[in-house]
Amino acid sequence: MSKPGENIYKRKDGRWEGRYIKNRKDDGTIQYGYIYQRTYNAVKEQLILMKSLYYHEYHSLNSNYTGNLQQWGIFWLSNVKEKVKLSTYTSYRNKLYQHIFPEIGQIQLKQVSAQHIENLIICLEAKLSRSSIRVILQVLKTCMKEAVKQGILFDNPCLKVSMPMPNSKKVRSLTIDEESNLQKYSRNHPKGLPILLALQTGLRIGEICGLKWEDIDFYANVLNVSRTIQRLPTFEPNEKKRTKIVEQLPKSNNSMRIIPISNSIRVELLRLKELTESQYVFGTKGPIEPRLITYWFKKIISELGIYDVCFHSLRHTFATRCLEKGVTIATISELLGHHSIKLTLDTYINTFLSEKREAIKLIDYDLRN
DNA sequence: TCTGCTAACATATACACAGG
DNA sequence: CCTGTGTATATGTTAGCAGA
Repeated sequence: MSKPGENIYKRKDGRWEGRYIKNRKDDGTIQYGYIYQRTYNAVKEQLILMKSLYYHEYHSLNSNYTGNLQQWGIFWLSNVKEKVKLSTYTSYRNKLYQHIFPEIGQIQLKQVSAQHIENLIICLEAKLSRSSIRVILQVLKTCMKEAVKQGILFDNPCLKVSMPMPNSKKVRSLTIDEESNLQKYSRNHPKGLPILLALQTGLRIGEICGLKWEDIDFYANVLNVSRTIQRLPTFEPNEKKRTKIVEQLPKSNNSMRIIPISNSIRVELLRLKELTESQYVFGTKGPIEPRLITYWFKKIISELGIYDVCFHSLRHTFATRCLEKGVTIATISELLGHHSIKLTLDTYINTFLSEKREAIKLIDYDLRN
């Protein structure tokens, strides 16, 4: 009955509660007004009334904004830049300039309607996957939410539009055979060490690139994950284009972690250390680019005849092997640097279980025949 | 007041094409 | 063989709702 964004809720006592924005404090936070009725529809009706009642008062604050969506979006971006990581900012910027501004950027901010957004979705569906469209809409939603907070808009039209459901496909793990082939091959390949490292530690590609010798403790045989490398487009629109290698803290605070290394990896690392002068484990002057690791990975993979895997699959493979060997989920989660085991379970373990289920089905079939 | 769950928010990796 | 650019999509964390 009640939909998200409506601010109508069923209460424990059986009544329906509706909220409307009565006022805003100086810092922009909302002060709600409340109404109660016996039925959902009664609340909905009265809510429209209350909203229109308070509309003028609080709109007079900022109703003089006359910019279009694009102008607002650019302003919002410049604010958001301070608050998020560079990779996030560039991703937001790309979505706005690439998909949102060309379609609806010229519409007056205050005129943007749910219908406009629905049209945008239809337009995007022709070229993008649903999960990408979701991300784009999310950015738009957040952007317009800020306009609401600042009192320019009364409500956020994005909330009236239902998001397309995601259709993401899962990354698969390597099978045991594939993995052992890859291990053997990588051991004898000059560019194979990052692959071995990923298989044995579950590190992300950016974390491998960021490794410095000072992060490895050869006495305790542990490795300290404390930075990541990415290449990001750092230019602003209309500026001269330039991408840059960016060194940052890992994906999240939880990603800062200490991981034990096996003896075979230790030996390989020590051997490499003798040969290089760089402070980075991989890469000659600065850190190696993630893409270069991918490049070699793809090459090796195709020589071995392994298909539909990407470098990140090694992380999945690591998790799967740990699970098969009886490592607890909590430990796996910690090694991967996850904040909670939920993600570990959803992203990495479920695929394993479904593979297992398939295997059992096969066995079952064999027995019956 | 607690808690499990999902959607929203945030940040990473993947992949394609061009060129030195 | 490696680097630049451009863009799509997967992974990871947190906020907040609904149910108890």
